[in-house]
Amino acid sequence: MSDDRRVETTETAPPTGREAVERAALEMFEEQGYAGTSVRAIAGAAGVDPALVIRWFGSKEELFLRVLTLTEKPVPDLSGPRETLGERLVAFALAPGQRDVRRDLTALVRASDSSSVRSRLRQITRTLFVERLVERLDGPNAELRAHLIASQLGGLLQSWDVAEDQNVAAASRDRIVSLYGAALQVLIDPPVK
Amino acid sequence: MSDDRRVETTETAPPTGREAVERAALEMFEEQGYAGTSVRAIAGAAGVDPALVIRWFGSKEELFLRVLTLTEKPVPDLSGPRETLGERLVAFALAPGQRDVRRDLTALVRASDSSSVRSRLRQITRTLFVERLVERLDGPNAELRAHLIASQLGGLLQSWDVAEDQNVAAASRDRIVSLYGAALQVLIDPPVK
DNA sequence: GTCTATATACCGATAGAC
DNA sequence: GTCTATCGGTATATAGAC
Repeated sequence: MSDDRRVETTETAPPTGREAVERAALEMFEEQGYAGTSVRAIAGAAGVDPALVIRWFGSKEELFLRVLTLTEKPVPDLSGPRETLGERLVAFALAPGQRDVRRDLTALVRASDSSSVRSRLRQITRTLFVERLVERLDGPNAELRAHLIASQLGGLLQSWDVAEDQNVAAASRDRIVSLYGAALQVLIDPPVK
Repeated sequence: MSDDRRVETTETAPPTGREAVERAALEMFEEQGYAGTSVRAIAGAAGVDPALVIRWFGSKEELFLRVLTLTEKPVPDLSGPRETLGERLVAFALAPGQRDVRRDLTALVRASDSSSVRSRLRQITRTLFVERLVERLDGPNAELRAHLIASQLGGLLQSWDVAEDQNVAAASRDRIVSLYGAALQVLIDPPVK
């Protein structure tokens, strides 16, 4: 009575208890943030008892960290000509298809009062971005430059999110890709001095 | 019975009721963030009744917004040679003396689940930085470039804060000033293309 | 073992007495 | 104006039913 109940959990299956909680939690954390989402609301959306959520996942924060890993989200493609990598990174970050990634990062940043969340942010930046990017950088201080490029992208995402269709977001995406891409490119290319 | 009670509220005076609440609130919001600070704790530190805090300021969020305006904090000096403005902006942002400003901005970003807080962040960026910087920028898209420079600085501050003496923060400040300053400079100088 | 129901302790905010 | 008492909400932990 255990083995063959779920054949393939790719999609469309009515989620079982724990999985229903994880899906509801991810959606609500993305939508309303950590503080704005209660364990009761998650449990209600998943159709389980609130106490079970704590029972299964330990705490609200553990559930948050379990669900916001970004591991199943796409990562930027770092291959291709290095001369235009800056522009392509900006275009990737602002692409409509990456909205979920942006919302996840926003939720993590806004919950970063917790040191566990800050640690998770460092881990995501390092493993999903810096470690891959540093392989493509020549010249001195490659790792520091990769971290600073990550900082640039993080700042852009934050402004994009705070702007809410004003100022920055009102400008055409193409202009931002061109301008901000050039600023990234300075740290991609080996320093001249 | 009203006019001459407080002669000068510059400094050192034992803060009266409302002012004691504002000072305690600012310090605790900077230190522990919005969610980590309770109205009860603020009232306790200020020596007043918790209910009075709500009575005087309306709500916890209104008190937060009233206190986190950055209006009394120093602003970056935008005068001087424009060729080195990028480096000077980075040096200003990371200067030990600007720690309070960084903490205020961090507290605002982490509370930006609220649209009122996002609006305050936009206002601060615009009036304290973009409007002043745009006067020093030549070439097309000056306002957009100023906003993007603000994004770069915001991203650096966020990384600096999340890093916590690891990675980015471990590198020497001078190297960051040089590298990241050059990236800012690309948006300060008029675009070549 | 798995889940239900309940208990504790805190929060922001309010009503109403003084 | 000030403060006591309290309301409805939260997260978390536990006792006990199945």
